[in-house]
Amino acid sequence: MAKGSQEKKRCARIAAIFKTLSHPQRLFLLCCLCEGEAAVSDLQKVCGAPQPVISQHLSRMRREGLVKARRTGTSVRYRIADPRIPAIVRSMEKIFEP
Amino acid sequence: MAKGSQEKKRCARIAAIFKTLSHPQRLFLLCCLCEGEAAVSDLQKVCGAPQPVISQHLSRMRREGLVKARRTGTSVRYRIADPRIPAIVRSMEKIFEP
DNA sequence: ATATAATATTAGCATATTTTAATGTATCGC
DNA sequence: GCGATACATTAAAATATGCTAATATTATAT
Repeated sequence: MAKGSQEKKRCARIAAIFKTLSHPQRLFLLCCLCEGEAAVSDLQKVCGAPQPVISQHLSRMRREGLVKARRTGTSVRYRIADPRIPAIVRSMEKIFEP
Repeated sequence: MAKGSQEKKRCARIAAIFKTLSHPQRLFLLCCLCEGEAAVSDLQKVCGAPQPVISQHLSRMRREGLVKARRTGTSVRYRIADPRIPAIVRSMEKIFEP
């Protein structure tokens, strides 16, 4: 395999995750989950977007391994998939604060 | 101002930067620069993309404050804008390695 | 079994991003 | 100045993303 190809693959993988983080509403949802587990309806209230949009965002973040979900009766509660995620967002804020 | 609005603005700002990081080639270029300053022609060699594409990517990363540039004669050398950036990429790799 | 509440999925349209190709600018050596 | 090298910009075509609206699923309660 060509030199640097391995590195390019890693970048493609990470870039895909950055892309998932690159939507303001999606990142806001993730930040909400950084403060604890929440149901879709809770997120809908603070986010203020239509329910299908929230579901689509959450679904995508789950596919990418950023969040996890579990059912509780009729509602579904989401949470951060890895405890190291909040620190990354905070680091970004520190570096790029206005 | 409405509650959470401040937080939403921060998310929008950071999301814009994540978007800039969300392109495989762009992230690869940034990773190359993590190992030291490089001219556009150097990056073109390792990246293998057409020159205008490289320039567009670098231009965008410069606008977003991710990299800086300086002329050296007829060539332009780029470098990482903040020393904390490499650590973020490495953290992401650790969390999301296959 | 039916109704209701909560969440998920899908398709189609609108918009944004990426790529390609052509052209423009700046610096150096002659 | 002229040519050559290195890089930047632009416009238009191709592609990907996000939103809306409608519909489907899942679980609970009566």
